[in-house]
Amino acid sequence: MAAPKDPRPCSIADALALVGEKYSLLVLREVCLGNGRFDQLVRNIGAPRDVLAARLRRLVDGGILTKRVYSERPQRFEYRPTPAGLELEPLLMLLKEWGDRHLRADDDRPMVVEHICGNELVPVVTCAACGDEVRHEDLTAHPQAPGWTLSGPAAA
Amino acid sequence: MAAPKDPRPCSIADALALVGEKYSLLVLREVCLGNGRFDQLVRNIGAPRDVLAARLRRLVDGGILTKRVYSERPQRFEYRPTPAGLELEPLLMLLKEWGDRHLRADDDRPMVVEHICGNELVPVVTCAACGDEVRHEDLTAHPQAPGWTLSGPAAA
DNA sequence: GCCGTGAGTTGGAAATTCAAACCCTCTTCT
DNA sequence: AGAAGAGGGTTTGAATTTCCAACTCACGGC
Repeated sequence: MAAPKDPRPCSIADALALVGEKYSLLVLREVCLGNGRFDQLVRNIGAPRDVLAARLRRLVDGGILTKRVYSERPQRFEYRPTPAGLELEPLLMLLKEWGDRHLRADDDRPMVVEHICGNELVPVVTCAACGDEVRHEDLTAHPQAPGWTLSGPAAA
Repeated sequence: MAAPKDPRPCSIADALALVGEKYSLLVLREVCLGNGRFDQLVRNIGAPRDVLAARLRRLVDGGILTKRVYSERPQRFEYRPTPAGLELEPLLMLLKEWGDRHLRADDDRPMVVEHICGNELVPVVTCAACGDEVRHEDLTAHPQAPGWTLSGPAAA
């Protein structure tokens, strides 16, 4: 199909199509914290029950969450992150840290996360190859597929 | 008001309220690539023009983007990331890498990003204090505000 | 029996999204 | 001069989604 006027092929867009809908990442937050039951999710996230049900279905068959029975008779379920889901947790930590820094007063942090090293977690994105912190100026994008147009070294 | 049945106070939720709407992070992707003009954004993202206009307004007054004039007569504008916006770019890189890994075939990568160190960028989230990669098992959450309930060391 | 809990589903009103068309201000082509 | 873009949106109306409250179904406890 890929007709003219097709948006770019892009893994960021693909990832967002799966986890970028309203509430999806909050579901993941809760599930990573161990709060994987339907009513907990409703309460903690504040999402309408029907929307939440739809998100859970989507996340389960997107391979982010699994639904497991924690009680037969009465049958009760719990959602848990898959390995792929857990791999998104650092991204949540980053979002949290960004939010703490830009959207809140210094003394108003609803949650603090501790790293196993004993310090408060301050997540930083680094380059796996050289270990340096990743910063915008140090990146160069190389499109590999059609559909991409970069504004070359344009105006400063 | 914080009545009963209020969702948690949370920086992740706050951050998502600002950049978590549909298309917002794609706008940031484009703007970080230097494609900051309205029509470029429409084409590259594939968003309806009115929705895009709304997102741009929101991102501008959320302090993520600035709108600047790149030509008087005819008056033309361009959107660019603010420092706060640029700080979200590593997060986009992470999303991209996650998407490449989980949502695509190995040989189908629409874009590759090169780090200044000369290698392909593989972003990793590390702890600023100890430098180790951040993994779920190494984290402990400490709620600081009311509204939080953690399922203690619950069922394995 | 009657109430409560967990995990959803249903129904209808309200808010958003989508797509295409339209508008305005220039600039360029002929 | 007149016609035809380009760029940056706004308008309009229909198609989707969201929201919210109420309802269901299956137990378990009192």
